Amino acid sequence: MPKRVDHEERRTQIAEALVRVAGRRGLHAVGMRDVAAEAGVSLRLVQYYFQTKEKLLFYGLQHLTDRFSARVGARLSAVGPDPGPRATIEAILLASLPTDEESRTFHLLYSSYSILSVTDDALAAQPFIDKPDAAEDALTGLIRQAQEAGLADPDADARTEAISLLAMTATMGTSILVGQRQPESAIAVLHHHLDRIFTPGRRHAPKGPPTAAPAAKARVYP
Amino acid sequence: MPKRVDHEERRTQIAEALVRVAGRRGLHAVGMRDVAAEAGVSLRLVQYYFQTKEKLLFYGLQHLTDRFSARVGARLSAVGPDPGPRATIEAILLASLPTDEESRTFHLLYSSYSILSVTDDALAAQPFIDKPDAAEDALTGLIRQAQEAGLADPDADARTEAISLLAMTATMGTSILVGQRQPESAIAVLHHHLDRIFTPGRRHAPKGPPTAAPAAKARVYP
DNA sequence: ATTTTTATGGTACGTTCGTATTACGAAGAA
DNA sequence: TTCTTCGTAATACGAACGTACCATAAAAAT
Repeated sequence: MPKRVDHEERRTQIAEALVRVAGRRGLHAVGMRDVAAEAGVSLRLVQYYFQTKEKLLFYGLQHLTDRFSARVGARLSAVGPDPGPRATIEAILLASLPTDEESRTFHLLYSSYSILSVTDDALAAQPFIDKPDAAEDALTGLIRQAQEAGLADPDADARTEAISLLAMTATMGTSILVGQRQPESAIAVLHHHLDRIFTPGRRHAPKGPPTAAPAAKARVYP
Repeated sequence: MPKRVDHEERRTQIAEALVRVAGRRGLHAVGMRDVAAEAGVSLRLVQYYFQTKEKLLFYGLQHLTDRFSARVGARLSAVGPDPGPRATIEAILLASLPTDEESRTFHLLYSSYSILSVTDDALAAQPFIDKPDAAEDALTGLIRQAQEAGLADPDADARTEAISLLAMTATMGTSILVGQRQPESAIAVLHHHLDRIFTPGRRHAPKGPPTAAPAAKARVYP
């Protein structure tokens, strides 16, 4: 037989073509022929490696989330070894904002899949619903950790704040996507809440004199 | 000629059929034939009143936002005459959560249109982007109003809080839609933030003793 | 060397979609 | 009345889509 090719590799190649063309024209507008052309293969090949369009879409979603997880991981290790809870959370949130081509594509397609899953049972059964739950748990743990270290307001409800941060990030990401908001504006809002949460409570009184209001960091809504 | 029918009325009837079928099967899945069947008219009629599918979709979006605005208005007058800023904001936010069939459909379709507008220029040009801006302005004004009346934290940044509340509501609405979160959970988070914002500041000292170190409302993380 | 797999190409089939065409009865206008 | 115009219907058309089918060269397996 010919070359004895690596199926998984080929599938990845095709899935990336799917992601590219879907990011450009919208998930609803991609056909198997588009994917084939983008990947530089014949339509038959796409059928060969994914028997059906549905399977292709599922695989594409999986690939998308995998890439995104890797990206967040890279951002995390980029902030230096053993970053504090706040830096970690900030890295996660900022990585989720559509600020460059890859994150823009991710945000667009993940949103598309989510909306699609509302009316598509097969997609809803796909295990990409637990990703948000995992993020929520992670942030909750980080906030609790900061509270125990005296770095965050001990009176804050960690889970509520985690939900809030993720929720704000998601919507503002969409706003950026549709051109309604600038990334800087979204970042300012997130910083505002991080500042609010990561303020040592009175019980753990840190060091500085409890005097005059320290200069407000940033925000400024244009 | 026959009956001399009201075109606007017919268009509304058809648009409502569109909204119903799109809410059931997803916006991407509706065809002109589906809309015609749902409205109980022939395909030709849908073509007659809307020449093209694009125009039908635009009209449907317009109708959707109009209905939603009316619904929010109804909720507002339902909370009694001259409600306070907080009650007003709460009514707006809670009306936006997909808790019944109508709000569920609205949330699903509005999200679908938004995502579509990212890759569809004609849809992006449609004036439904300013709706969120209007809501943001309204909430900002209400918070400022509450601050001046001594009902809200005077140190809070009204616009930032308005953006945050709307952003959280939107994402949590989607979470409810996909079955990831219960409405009660979303409402609890919103209440938490409303409680935080609508807390009379110390400057307007309501009643309690002016004791312990005033909470540094902010920033500069250590 | 022959036979069986495997990867790939080309193309045809059946369906569905948006749109266009044609037709016709009924109501105002002349 | 006659003519025009409006609302409604049925159906046809061309394109695009997902999928199925047939073919073939090349590497293993026998």
